[in-house]
Amino acid sequence: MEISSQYIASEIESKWYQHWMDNGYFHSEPDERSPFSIVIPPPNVTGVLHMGHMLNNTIQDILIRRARQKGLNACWVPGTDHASIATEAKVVKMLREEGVKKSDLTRDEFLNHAWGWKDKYGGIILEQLKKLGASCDWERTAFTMDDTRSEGVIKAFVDLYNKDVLYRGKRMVNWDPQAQTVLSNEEVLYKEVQGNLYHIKYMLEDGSDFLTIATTRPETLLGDSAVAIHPDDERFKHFHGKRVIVPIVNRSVPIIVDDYVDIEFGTGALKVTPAHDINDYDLGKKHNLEVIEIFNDDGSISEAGQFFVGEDRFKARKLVKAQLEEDELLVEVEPYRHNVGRSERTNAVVEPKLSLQWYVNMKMLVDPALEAVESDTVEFFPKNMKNTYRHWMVNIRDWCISRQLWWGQRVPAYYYKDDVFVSESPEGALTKAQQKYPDLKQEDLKQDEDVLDTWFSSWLWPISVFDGFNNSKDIEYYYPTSVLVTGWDIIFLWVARMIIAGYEWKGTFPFKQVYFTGMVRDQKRRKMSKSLGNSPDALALIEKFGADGVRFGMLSCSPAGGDLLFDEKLCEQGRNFTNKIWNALRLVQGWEVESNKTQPIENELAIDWFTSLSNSIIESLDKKFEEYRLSEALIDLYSYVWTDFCSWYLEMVKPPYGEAIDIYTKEKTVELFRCICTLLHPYMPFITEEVWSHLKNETISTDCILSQYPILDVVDPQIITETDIIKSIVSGVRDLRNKHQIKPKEKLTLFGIEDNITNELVQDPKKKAMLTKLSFLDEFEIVDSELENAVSFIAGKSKFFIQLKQEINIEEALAEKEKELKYQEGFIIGVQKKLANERFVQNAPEAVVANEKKKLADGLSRKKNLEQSIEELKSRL
RNA sequence: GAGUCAUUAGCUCAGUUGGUUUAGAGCGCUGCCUUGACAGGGCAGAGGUCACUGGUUCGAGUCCAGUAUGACUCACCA
Repeated sequence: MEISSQYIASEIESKWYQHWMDNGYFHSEPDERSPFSIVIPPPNVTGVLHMGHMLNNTIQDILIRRARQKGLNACWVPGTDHASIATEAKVVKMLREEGVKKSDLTRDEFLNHAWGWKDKYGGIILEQLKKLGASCDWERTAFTMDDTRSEGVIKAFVDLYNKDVLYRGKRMVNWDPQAQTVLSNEEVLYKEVQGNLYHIKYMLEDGSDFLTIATTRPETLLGDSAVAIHPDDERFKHFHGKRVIVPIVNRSVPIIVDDYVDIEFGTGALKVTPAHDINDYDLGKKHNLEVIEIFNDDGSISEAGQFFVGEDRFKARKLVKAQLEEDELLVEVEPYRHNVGRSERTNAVVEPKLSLQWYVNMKMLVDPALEAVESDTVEFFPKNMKNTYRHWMVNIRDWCISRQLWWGQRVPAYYYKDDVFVSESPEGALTKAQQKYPDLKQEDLKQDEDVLDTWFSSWLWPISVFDGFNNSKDIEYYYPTSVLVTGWDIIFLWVARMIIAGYEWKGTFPFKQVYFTGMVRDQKRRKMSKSLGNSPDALALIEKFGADGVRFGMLSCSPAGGDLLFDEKLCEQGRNFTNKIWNALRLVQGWEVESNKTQPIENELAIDWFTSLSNSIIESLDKKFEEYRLSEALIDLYSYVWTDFCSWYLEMVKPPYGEAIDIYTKEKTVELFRCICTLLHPYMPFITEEVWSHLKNETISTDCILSQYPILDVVDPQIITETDIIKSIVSGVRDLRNKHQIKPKEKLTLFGIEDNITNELVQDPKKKAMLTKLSFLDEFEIVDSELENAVSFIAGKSKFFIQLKQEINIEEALAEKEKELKYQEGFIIGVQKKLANERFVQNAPEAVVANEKKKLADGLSRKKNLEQSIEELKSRL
């Protein structure tokens, strides 16, 4: 045999990817066809391919490849985002390892290093996507910080500022002391941890008594400016209007009363640190309290803290505790579970901090975006994500978009004294400024030091990748895009904001549909993550099972929105599937054609049956794709190819060993096989392209990737049902062979008790020939009653049997028949009950009633057949 | 605290406006099969009172209510 009996994916996959690239199949330009466009959710430029990416991008590739085969102008735009915090952290770390401190560099010098890093490592993930088979239009690769995208970001900022949607304000923010930047609420992840509740004595100013407060963060007492109690708390009534001394710093602060305090919690008394807690900040504002900022930007104690200056906050906590013990003010340390927020990017514990930042007034923008989803103008799959979306949109908060970093688009705001001038360029800002201060020079204006949040770039992505802020030809053609494929975990961070931006700048939605993928989890249902180390190496998987195998594995078990419990076994199943297809090819290719051989009649039936079946598969695939039931569609294809094509069809038409095949069957089989390749190509592009290349002939000029998706032809349900009957008889014969140790290839005679089905079988030469071939019979005969020493089975409603040379175990056979009889009797009773119900017969649709009648008739026929068998067996006891 | 979703075979899941031979698939399991496309294989088989309790209906895995268990999201948490 020339070709290997095992399919080796690695040898074949790179060959075809190169071939597709060389032919420019992935590239799209606007033309007269209808567009089908997808923008990739841009992975972090720092990222490497993980399971989530594989799932997400496989799905996009499936949709794009299918659209391409359907004759649409398919365009899948790839790219990466600049991930300001993550990238800056990586670059800072790299520099530190080289002995360079960020603080020793100018902004420009630092950015040079960062771009250098990006050029060197930033394309890794895109290269990995190619291994997966992603048919992205690489000529369109975009980056959120390249010139076109940056221009859009700046334009959007200026536009919003001019519309009064932006403002700058001092607010309590989530501060990442490691990255030394602000984070938006969405970038903070809360996790319950075991901490302590410290009970601390605060002495009254006159020393006569004390209040005990409870806190999880004793170190913040350095910044306390009050103690709060509930106005109705009887225990503390005598403290109203008094003052206490804050331990360690010995500051006298008021006891305030406020019903914010929960009497039940802790000791009922609360220390108030307005600079370092969001609720305390509100209390402070309400009661006019002093705001003492005791932390530096890196989380160490500032001069204002007076004690432990320069110590890190966690070290300070220990030091404060020790001091309190020494001062005998620590009453108790109670173990306590509570939530602690950490930075999504650096994992540092987030510090609430007062800070001046830029905000987007989201309430001014949300209305059209909320309406679009409510009305299904933008459709969500699965639908219930609408609820989540609505909840967030209705309760939307302002979006903090400035970040204290260098890697990103610098805020285009220019300051002179207390004035701010916002413009796309420094010159523009100067012109504006000069209207107020005519003598102002460029160097008098100072640009904002901060950059914009990466999501402020990403939310423009569907517009900016098509250069949409310049009314390009591309945006006219490709926008709105067809579908967005992403994880539900970024519905707020990204999806919602893109819809908002779409309406704001393009007057319409950015994508017609959103398909939310599930989360990839491990066998223990844990989310796959780097820190847990439970994520398999994506490229190693591709190495092991082939990209097609991995794509199959990811997709075969991933309903929209549902979790996917990843198991390598699924990829193995995928690889085995490629092997099965490969061997089907070997079989078909190995058939010698004898051009003057006539076609066996059963092959005509086989071809008609499989053609009709193929059409019904095409129909159901279309429907499943419409509903984004991609996993189900794949399972259907799997059993269509493996069971229907390989196990049944090929066995039906296969010539006996050593014999040649007729030309008509061979050509038709090759044609059907090519159709399989086309249908399966979106899921498993490499094997199908390879097989297609072997099945090609002079009349076929295209590659599988561009092969036209088959158009639905008429389905003949009758031929499918009738073939199913033959198949069930064949299985029945095989079962009898199994049970009675008759060799699969020992010829035998099959008898059928006369009825309309068996008569049909014996009279229709095609059916009879097919049954004879598949069951390995030498004859099929009709009789009117069972013969001596026979074993039987029932298929459909009819009874079949074979005669045995050897004696059978009658008791065993009897037990089996009786069990089956019992089942049938139960079945009949159920149907009879239904039919006996007058209201059913009157109310149910005619077809349903008719079907019940047929069920009953078939059931009764089976029962009769079984009873006869039992009687016959008993007579032999 | 508010909300969303789930509960079907040993495991992972389908089951599409309530009716399609008293529930399907894959994996796993059991038995048999090896010169023949494929052991990364073939054939066959066993395995489920559809979480529980009520209700609506001629008819419920499917619709409604309640209960239990689990998962997730948002908010709060000194």
